[in-house]
Amino acid sequence: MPENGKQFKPLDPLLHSELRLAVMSILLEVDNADFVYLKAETGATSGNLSVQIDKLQQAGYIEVTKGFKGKMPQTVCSITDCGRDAFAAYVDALRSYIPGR
Amino acid sequence: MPENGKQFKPLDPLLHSELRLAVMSILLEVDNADFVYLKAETGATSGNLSVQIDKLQQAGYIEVTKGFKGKMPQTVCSITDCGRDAFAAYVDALRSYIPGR
DNA sequence: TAAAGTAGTTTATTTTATAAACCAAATTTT
DNA sequence: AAAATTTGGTTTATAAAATAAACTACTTTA
Repeated sequence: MPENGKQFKPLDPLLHSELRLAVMSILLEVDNADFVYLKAETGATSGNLSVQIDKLQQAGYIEVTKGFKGKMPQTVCSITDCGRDAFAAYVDALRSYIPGR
Repeated sequence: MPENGKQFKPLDPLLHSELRLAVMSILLEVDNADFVYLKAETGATSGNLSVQIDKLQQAGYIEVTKGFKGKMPQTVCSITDCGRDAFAAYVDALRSYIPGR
């Protein structure tokens, strides 16, 4: 959407996704969360979650640390400052689509 | 996303689209709008707009009337009650993703 | 009357989202 | 102690969406 009447701000496609939005929403509130927790809270399948975490990481919106919890592998995610900013911008952009706000 | 911790409401995929959202946003405010106006306000290409208008109509969210303005074809759109409700529900669902709201 | 513009639609291409299948290691069952 | 199951994921395949490009039909302008 290149040129419009300026009333609509573009929506960051990286955040305009149900699952990625849910992941970001959680990470905004919890300091950090592991794969298992994110999966339970979002109800996503492992495959979908894995892919979307990758995209958020590649965008620099979250930080991902792979390690072990006891003997089991553990993927821990946390939001970055960049991610926080992007989320705020996304919410602000969303507002431009909602009359009376 | 079938089963989650209940914190996230599902986002109507028909509205969770930048262009469809923009079209709905306009139609919420103007009583009716034609293709040319919607195209100018959204900055969308004709093809994209045509397709998205179709989807909104098929969902019953908007009403589309094809006629003529002078000798030129004219496609006029207006929102339906169903569309109004769906938009409100979408906005409400969105809130569940935004901490502190 | 030829060229250019208007108002779209249709079709093709690219991108996304999602699911299904798989893998390695750990744990539990028999 | 095997065998089966579970855990915590990744990779690959498929379905759906968004977008752009090409086209149609008609009108206006030069």
